[in-house]
Amino acid sequence: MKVATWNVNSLTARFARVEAWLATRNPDVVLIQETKQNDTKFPTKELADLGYESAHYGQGQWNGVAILSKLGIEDVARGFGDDDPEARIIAATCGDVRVVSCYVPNGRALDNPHYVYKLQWLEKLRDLVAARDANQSIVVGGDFNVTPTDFDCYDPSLFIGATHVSEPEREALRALEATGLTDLTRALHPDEPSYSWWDYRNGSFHRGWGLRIDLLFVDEALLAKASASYVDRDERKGEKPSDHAPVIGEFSL
DNA sequence: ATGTCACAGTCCCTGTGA
Repeated sequence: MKVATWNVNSLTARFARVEAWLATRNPDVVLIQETKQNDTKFPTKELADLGYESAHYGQGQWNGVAILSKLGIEDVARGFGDDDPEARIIAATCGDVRVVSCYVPNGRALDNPHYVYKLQWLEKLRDLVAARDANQSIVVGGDFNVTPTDFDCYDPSLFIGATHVSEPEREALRALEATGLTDLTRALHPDEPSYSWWDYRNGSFHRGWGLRIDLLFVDEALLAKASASYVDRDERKGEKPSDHAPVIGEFSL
């Protein structure tokens, strides 16, 4: 089973690339973030033509998350079931695995109300994951907008006092892991930076100025079956790329 | 360290968010 997570930064603007990528990489399950579409605009039929069932939770101009699957898609849950107006989380069961696609709030700045929203959002995610069916494997993936450690940041000295590196954010990721999950990329590649995002500005990609903020957390059963994890850096190159590259995990089920 | 991109509306430029 091949599972990918990809913040596409507008599925409208990116669909030609997404289609080509699906045909080339042929993932079984894809967690998408930032579709920036409402549900009527989401390309359900075009994805079906490529062999994918899909579920989308959109809100229009901003946010929007989806799950694509060749293994079936059941028991879809959109949002946390509270009054959060932002479309940032969708879950579904694909084959025998529970799959959660997350677009964690950016936070903007440590003194911004959006940072408080980010930490509260991560707490709700932890609670949702902690309440899962322990007999079912789970993948919790997406754009977390947090670097787990300084090693996941190209130059921590430039991020002092900024979001994406603060201790409360990192503690929130550790609390998520404490429910029994492991950061797949870091488990398989402890010594490779494996950045997944590069700012569009400053030629950041070519200078290697990246962050690892797109993560796949898996339970112990899936970790034991994990055979590969990699970043598809080619998707950050060429015409009209997203600022994020897909992160892929492979499992021998 | 801000050299970009995408969005919506005020529409062929500007403010906002990332």
